[in-house]
Amino acid sequence: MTSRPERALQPTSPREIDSDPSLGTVEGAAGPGIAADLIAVLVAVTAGEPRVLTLQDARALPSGPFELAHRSLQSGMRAWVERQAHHPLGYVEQLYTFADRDRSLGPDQRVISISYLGLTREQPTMEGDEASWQSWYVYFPWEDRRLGVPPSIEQVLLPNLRAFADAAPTFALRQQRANRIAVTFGLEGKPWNEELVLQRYELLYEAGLIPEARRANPELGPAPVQGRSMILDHRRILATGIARLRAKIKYHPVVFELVPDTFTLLQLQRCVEALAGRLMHKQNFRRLVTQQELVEETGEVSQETRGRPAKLFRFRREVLTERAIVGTKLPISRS
Amino acid sequence: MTSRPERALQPTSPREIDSDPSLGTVEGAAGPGIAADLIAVLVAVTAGEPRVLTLQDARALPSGPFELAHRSLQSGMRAWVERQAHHPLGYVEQLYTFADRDRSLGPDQRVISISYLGLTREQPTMEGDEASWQSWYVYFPWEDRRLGVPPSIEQVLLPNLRAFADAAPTFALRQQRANRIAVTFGLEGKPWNEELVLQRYELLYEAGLIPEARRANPELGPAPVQGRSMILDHRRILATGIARLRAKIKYHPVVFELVPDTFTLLQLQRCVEALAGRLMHKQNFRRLVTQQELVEETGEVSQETRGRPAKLFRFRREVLTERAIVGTKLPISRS
DNA sequence: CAACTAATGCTCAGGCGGAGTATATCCATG
DNA sequence: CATGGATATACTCCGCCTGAGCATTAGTTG
Repeated sequence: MTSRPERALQPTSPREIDSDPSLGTVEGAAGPGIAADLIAVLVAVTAGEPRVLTLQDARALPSGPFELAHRSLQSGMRAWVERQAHHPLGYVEQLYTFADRDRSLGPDQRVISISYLGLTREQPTMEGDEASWQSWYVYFPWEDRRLGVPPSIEQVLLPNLRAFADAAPTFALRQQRANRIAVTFGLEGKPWNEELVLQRYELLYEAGLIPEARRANPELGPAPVQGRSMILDHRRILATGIARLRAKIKYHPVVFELVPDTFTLLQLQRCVEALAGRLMHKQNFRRLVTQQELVEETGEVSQETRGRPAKLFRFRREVLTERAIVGTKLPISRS
Repeated sequence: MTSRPERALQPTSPREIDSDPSLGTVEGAAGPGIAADLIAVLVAVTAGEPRVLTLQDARALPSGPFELAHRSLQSGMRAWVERQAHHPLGYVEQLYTFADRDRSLGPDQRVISISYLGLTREQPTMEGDEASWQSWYVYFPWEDRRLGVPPSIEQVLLPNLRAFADAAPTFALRQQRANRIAVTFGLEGKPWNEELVLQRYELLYEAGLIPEARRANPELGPAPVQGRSMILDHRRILATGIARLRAKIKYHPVVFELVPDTFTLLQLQRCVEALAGRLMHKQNFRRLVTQQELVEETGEVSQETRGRPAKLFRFRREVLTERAIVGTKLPISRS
């Protein structure tokens, strides 16, 4: 780490995290102990791009200390994120908790980080606000396949990854690495799996191809791979959030938290495509949405300029209660 | 809460949790602050029953403080659970983190609880050990449908739940509750969904039908619903673990962590059935397992007594690397 | 040997998902 | 006003997966 980043969701109470271990991390706390940090991956989809709320020149996720006053972790999260985003959170889900030693403030201080995924609609950030919304593909360019496979994958990523695989000391390890590359990046006839965001990030990390992995070894020089990095492990947390969201939209109707109250089916499709980083088959997408009875017509039509006007739909909130998630893969006997 | 439970995975360092807030919760810690607790849902399948490791007369899950010495949460977990279970953990997964105020030790003390799911094979517990393995259906009798719908559901659960629904003040709320009961318990033609373990528990909790919900109101008398309860919210955590595992086995080959190294397909099936609480179609189960190439023959046959001898199989560990999880539900276009 | 139990092999029908064709309805433009 | 471009919407087709059941094999037990 080079800078001394200040992380705070509430700009009124920033605190430094990688210096001066004697600084209290919880109000009123003194001496050694454990502090808890809440980190938010706040997602919106605007103009066909999936975007995340960032701070510190787009290099940090919003985060803030968990305080004794908070009723629960989730309510603490909701409270300060809603204040920050100037908008209620539609959906909040816990991502992961970690307390790795390299995040600690000192030998007798430890930070536990609890990360959350939140869905909302983008609100304009304030003038002079250090918060800004960024396309998440700024951080993971290789995850966007809507316009086809990005050229940088073949030109930059794969050569570097292959070199990493070939650099393994034993044949078995070389095989293993090559196979892992093929699986995570969908090579050798294997399908691309858009959910493997974290696995791809970790592979690039282990291969030393991204800046985060080179912080400990500055002599390695600049990382060869595109994509903006973030402080600490925030990009890793973002990867976790993207992966979770990409999995979630397949079996739970959370997309509707990200589109306006009324929308056309194409708008909805573009939103899903933005999240998944892949294009859908239009006719089948509508079939899926309609025959699952996820939406109902409003009776209005869109005022778009080109083409046949599209009907406007709204989400049928009832589906949230009238049935649970579907989907089983076990050959359960009904008799 | 009635007793003053001692929770500790390592019997050498128990600590009291609902009394004397001045007690330090982290070694070396003093004064107000935050402490972290690790709670384990440790699962094995023995003799066709899914079992969990418990302490304190089977009323608590193993738990212990997160210590500064631990490298990470997960490694802390692994270390002390393996010591407790006298067996390496095959698979560990984080479940959930919470810090609700009603778990706090006092106004200026807060406990963050991080729960984990671990899979292993049952080892005999030590003589005089307070640890014991219990069938998880002891705590959730309504979750076992292998022998058909348990009679207690129709005889006890549903009448009480219907009374709860009818007691709602408004018509809309009555409808909503009745619908929720139907969805979670698979009534009115809706299918039983074995993954809704937590939702069912929470419904029973809200309906005031289980002891945990009545602790605050002792005048309500004994809870009418079967199933052993646990201290604090341990039964809730167990429900979370069961739900997660029931979902996981459908798309990730974790069952193999719970069966011996070599097994017959029926043994494997019985293990899955134990977890899911439902019976499988035998032929289709084999088809699923074999055509996914999850197993390979050992060449041996089982020495069981009755019926045609069954071939023994072993898990093909390669599948973990040779392909990732499958399954998509988005109409992704391949062109 | 007959009966029983369990393993294993195979078929069949319905449904769903991927893909493509066809038609409808708007706008812009000549 | 006709036409072409663009988009929305409807429908069809086919292969695969899945639930379900029948049939056969290979052991043990009485």
